[in-house]
Amino acid sequence: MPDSYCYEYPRPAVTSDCVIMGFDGDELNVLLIERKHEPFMGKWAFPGGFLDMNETVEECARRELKEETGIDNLFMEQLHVYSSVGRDPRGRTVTVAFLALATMNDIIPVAGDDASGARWFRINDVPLLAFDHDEMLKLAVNRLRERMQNFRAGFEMLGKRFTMSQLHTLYESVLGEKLDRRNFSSRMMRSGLLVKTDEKARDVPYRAPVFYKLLIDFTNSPPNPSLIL
Amino acid sequence: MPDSYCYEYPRPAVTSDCVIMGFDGDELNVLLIERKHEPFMGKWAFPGGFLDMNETVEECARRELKEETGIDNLFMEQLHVYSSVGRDPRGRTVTVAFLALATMNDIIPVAGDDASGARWFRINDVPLLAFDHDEMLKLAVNRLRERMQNFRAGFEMLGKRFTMSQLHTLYESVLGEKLDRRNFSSRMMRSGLLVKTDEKARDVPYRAPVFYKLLIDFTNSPPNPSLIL
DNA sequence: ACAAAAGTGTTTGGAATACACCCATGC
DNA sequence: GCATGGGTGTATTCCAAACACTTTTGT
Repeated sequence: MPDSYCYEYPRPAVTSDCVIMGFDGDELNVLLIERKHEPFMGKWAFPGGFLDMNETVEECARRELKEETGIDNLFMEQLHVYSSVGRDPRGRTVTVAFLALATMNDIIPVAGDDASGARWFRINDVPLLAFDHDEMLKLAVNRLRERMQNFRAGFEMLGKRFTMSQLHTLYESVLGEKLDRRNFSSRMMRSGLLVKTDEKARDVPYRAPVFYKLLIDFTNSPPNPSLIL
Repeated sequence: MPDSYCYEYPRPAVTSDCVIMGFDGDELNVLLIERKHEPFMGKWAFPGGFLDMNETVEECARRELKEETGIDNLFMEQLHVYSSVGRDPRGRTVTVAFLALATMNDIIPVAGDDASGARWFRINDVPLLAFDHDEMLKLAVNRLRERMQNFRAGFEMLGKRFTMSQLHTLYESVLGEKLDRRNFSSRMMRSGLLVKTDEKARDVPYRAPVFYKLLIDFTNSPPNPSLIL
């Protein structure tokens, strides 16, 4: 037989999957790929793949992410481990799901070898997904909300520079509630994570908003998980 | 060769490890086992073991927990996945670490087959641990503190009934700061998670404190991780 | 001048903090 | 009756929520 890696006890396959979230200025979006092969051929799913023997699950997630989006530096954190016995029809698979935040404009979804398509979906337009990815998506959105409830997350979905109202719209959209514009702004500034730049938007048909930027850059997630904000 | 489970691609071994925390009325404690075999023979480590093919990582953690403590219902949540390439000298191993909270008195540490000892350590007396378990411990304590900062966790380390000052001592000990007794009490009650029982402590050489209990029981963790408080 | 969104400040209510006195029990 | 810890209430501070007017820019 062609199988060549043998062990005394059976072992599950290990994969890393990425829930990549973005914001189109209006709604939360998520990057999905269309599966080219069975199982779940034709279904949409989160990008992900098998762990190589010389990489951590984080490195695996980043590698897959790079392959599917062309980008290699994104905010990323462990979301949850999925290990139900029957979750992959091909056999026992343990999946470490990651939550990644991306600037949609920076990303050109590319369909890798295993995919017949790759694109952003508005969160409300996401079809039934392959495997247990529906559950993953729910958890990812919940986790993102949790993080954003402290007003200390989500910036990664905007560009390096952003206006206060872009940030405001993002928060209202993700948290699903109206937030007073003035209180939002002062609270954000009080957090100390943002600074005003001296640049303003141009060619807007009204008063030009100033750009803000993050004081610290989280595009590379903290190496030590205990350092997550 | 004796190896009998063969795969087309190499696979890491998968384990679940448990950081079991308890409270002795004075200090945070953690349950460790002493390794009977190499690697790290004689070193202390968290209980854990290899994933069976018919169980989830949660079930695996609960199984190990049962074997090492005799208990089978504890609050438990996923802590972090450790997957550094060289973290286990025996070969590539991916470990899902869990955080579990236990009532110390309910638990009799038992040294399983692989262990030459099992006992509680005060958090400040923990020796250098095997593998990357030192890092795991740090993260576990941080996570516990995070949870307790909302005054919505840690009850599982006391019994089914507990007095307000037991809870108070627990919080001061874990958070490492003085908390005003009166403010603590009213805040706890405001949380709505506790109720006074009509029972009082007996045989105390001073005014008998009343017992409180959790309104909801979290000894079995929520099946859906999104339901964690 | 007006439309459209940006920018900013003050008032107010509620929660957290600081703080002090009375109560029950065993000795 | 006193020592020990348990139980509770109030004044104050501070943060967050509610809220409205002025500014800039393009047409």
